[in-house]
Amino acid sequence: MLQCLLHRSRRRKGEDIAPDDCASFFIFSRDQANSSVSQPVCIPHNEHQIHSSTHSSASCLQDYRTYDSSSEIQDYTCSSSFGPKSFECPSIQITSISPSCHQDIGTFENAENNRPERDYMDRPLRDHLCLHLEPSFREPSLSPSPGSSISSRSWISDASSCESLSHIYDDLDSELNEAAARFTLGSPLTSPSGSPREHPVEKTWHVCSVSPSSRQSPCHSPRNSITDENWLSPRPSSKPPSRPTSPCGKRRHSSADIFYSGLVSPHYSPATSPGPSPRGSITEDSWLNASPHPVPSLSLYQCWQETAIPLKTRKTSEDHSARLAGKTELNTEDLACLSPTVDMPTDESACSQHPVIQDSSTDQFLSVPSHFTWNKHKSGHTPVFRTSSLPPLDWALPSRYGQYELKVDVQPKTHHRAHYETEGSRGAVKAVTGNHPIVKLTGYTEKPLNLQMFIGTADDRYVRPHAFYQVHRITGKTVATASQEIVITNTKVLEIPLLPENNMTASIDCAGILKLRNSDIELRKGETDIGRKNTRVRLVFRVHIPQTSGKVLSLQAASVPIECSQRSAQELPQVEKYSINSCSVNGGLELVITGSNFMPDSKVIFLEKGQDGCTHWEAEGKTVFKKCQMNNIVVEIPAYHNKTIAADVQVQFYVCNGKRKRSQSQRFNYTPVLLKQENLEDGDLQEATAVSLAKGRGISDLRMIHTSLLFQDQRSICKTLKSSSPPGVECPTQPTFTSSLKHEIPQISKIQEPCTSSSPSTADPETMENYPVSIYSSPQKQSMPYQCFSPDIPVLPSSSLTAMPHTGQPSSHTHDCRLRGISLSPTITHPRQNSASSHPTDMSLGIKAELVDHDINFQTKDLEDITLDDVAEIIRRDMSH
DNA sequence: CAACTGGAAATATCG
DNA sequence: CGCGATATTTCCAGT
Repeated sequence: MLQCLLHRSRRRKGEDIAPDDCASFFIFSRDQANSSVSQPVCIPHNEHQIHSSTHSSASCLQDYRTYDSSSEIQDYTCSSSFGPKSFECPSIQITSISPSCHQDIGTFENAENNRPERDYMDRPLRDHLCLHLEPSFREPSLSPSPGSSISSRSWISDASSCESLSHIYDDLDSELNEAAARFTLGSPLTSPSGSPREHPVEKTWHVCSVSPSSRQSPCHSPRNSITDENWLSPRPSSKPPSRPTSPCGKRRHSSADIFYSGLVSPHYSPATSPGPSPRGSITEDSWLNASPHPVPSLSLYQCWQETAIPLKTRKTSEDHSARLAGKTELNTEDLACLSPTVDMPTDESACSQHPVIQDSSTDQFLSVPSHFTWNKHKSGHTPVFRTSSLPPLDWALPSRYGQYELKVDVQPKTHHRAHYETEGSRGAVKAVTGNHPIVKLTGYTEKPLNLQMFIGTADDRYVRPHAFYQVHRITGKTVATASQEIVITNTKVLEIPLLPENNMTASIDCAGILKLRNSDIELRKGETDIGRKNTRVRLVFRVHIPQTSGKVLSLQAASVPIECSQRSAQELPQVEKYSINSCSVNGGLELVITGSNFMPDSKVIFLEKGQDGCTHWEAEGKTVFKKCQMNNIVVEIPAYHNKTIAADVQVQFYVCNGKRKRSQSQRFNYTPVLLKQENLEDGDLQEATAVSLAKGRGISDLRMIHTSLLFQDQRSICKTLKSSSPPGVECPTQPTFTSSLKHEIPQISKIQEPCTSSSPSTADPETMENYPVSIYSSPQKQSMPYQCFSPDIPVLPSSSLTAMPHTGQPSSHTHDCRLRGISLSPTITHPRQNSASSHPTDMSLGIKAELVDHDINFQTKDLEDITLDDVAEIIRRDMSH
């Protein structure tokens, strides 16, 4: 076994060892026993560096600070940048990193099976320092995780949400050009995955300085991986306990409930987050202030200890030692974090010149998006970025922009049991068809591109990297798709080539899902999400398309939610979609819920919660048993308790199989009956809408009109639809309200969606279709042609519930999916370059009506609107600013 | 034998 | 603090 020595250095001359000053070292060792092992050891280099990851994404790999490696990490480490051969000798490369310009690639997998990727790894190296690790550094036997699992413990830094500041940097022509090249793959043959070769990129290993004394290498085994606890009280280790000790400061279950309810999200929602959120700007300051500055003499680890301790950990720090006693093995291994970074040639020159905007100390333990970020950048952000600044993974991006569209043509199965690090791989995510998910980029066929994939959240908020799951690269004979792993701010990202010869389509047969232990992640500083019952994920895909301007267009598409826990998959009811998402306060309409694990005694509970998260009202929908089937439940919507509401009231409902076997809550609206009885004619309705819009009324007006739309005589709507759309013709890309309406309200066309839109998907007309999808997917409006939609839904007119072919046919799904009803969807008509300037007056709603299936018998359940709420939400947010 | 899988025991957390 | 119900992790055995 090779050993690497840790090394730390200061980047800045004469400066004290502020956390950010610490040089970052990536230590990797090669475990010969395992052939594919190198133990990455990473210590935060410096804050700048850490931040840099977010600063520049394109050229700069976002870094992750600690990386617990199981065998996988090493994989990439070795092979990707250097190739296995280059690793004959374990080495540590010390790299001075341009603070602002490194996107950190954590690891590249060395997979033996990815020959084509070899070239990919041939990246210019620089400033490498090879060091040996001590034999004890890694215990091969303790590495249960065969795959490329990364121990959760290594994911100490919560960098996932770091916001890139690079977008504010000045352009550098050379940078742009070079960076642009980086996003494409040169020759598919030689570098299917975006070879560095084509990219003027350097991959370097960063060695985080570590206190050599007593850190256990996370690499040892998942169980031994370093956690914040370890940091707090490193001690010589003996043997890891058979089971992880329980983490301190865990959130309570009740919190989880709230979280899931969607009313309160500990994350990304500073406005609603009651508690301190490390990711929120709120805590940043406090952290900064509270954290003692590391003494110059302190090792980086020490620095980390001093400053990077999660609040909750600190609060219960007393417990740590006790727990650690039995839990960790501490030897010479230090925090392992392998993070090869890809540097642009221009990085040093260009990036180093960039002012370091973020406070390094903040960065050290708070890779937390600022409030600003949350509100302005998280979602609906322009997909156009400077080449030097790819969007952070937690930025919501549209799936379509102009001629380009990234789409999940074949969705994965809604259940996939993730594997733990202590387990072997559980294989790649499969599609319903038995094959694998397929992703396609349309509108671009010029050069090979890299398709990035990571595991994202599937809650009711925008898609972001999932803290408790990571993508796991699957290799083997059954895998035909080349791929490689990188790590971007704590998130493993799989890069898969999109080749013109394949019609820019990729079959995702190389992606499994790794589950990280809740206790590990929850202790991570800045982490506010809870793991308990947070078992749904999505596959998130991104592609960065170089533009002639030198900038890059980034698109993102996410899959349907995937339930990853064994138990949940077997027991919990899961709502995939439902027929209608609103009803008058009188109730009475039938709601068809499609999903899985529905039982004969399943109930549908409607409830309303207040700001405080408390349930104010609850009612059970009356099940229409005769219409229920295995994959769907039909209930009669209960009347709302207050019949006199003046505006829509948002409630929730969930399917319940028992006391705690509930599906995730779904959104539902109760609407006033005011306009309902008026039974407006098409013209009236349109006129009303037009007038309202023309007068620039607020959301409430829009909502009222929307309501009226929803409840007007359905036949009228049907008529309207027919008049505006030829039979059987859908025009997803053609935003139209009604022909007459368009004439009457020309303003609509001028409307622009606020960049702060929380519904990035709004840029994707196709996502505005059909039934409301489960709540966790709706906000993003990812294209969701539900493949799993049961073909045998008798309750609805056959035409309205079209079984989705589950063939691997790209692009067939979405179009096969008939659009029903009317859909008002905000569309992004122009990319917003300056999100901050958004203002209600600037924005407009591209309102369209997608009409399909004119022959459908328009029953209430067939009508639906899932977008206006989003519009309202968007505007509300924007106005609140 | 390694990679998957399915099942379930062991251990944790919640109320 | 104990207990039952749940949820999470780890193990085991069969393909």
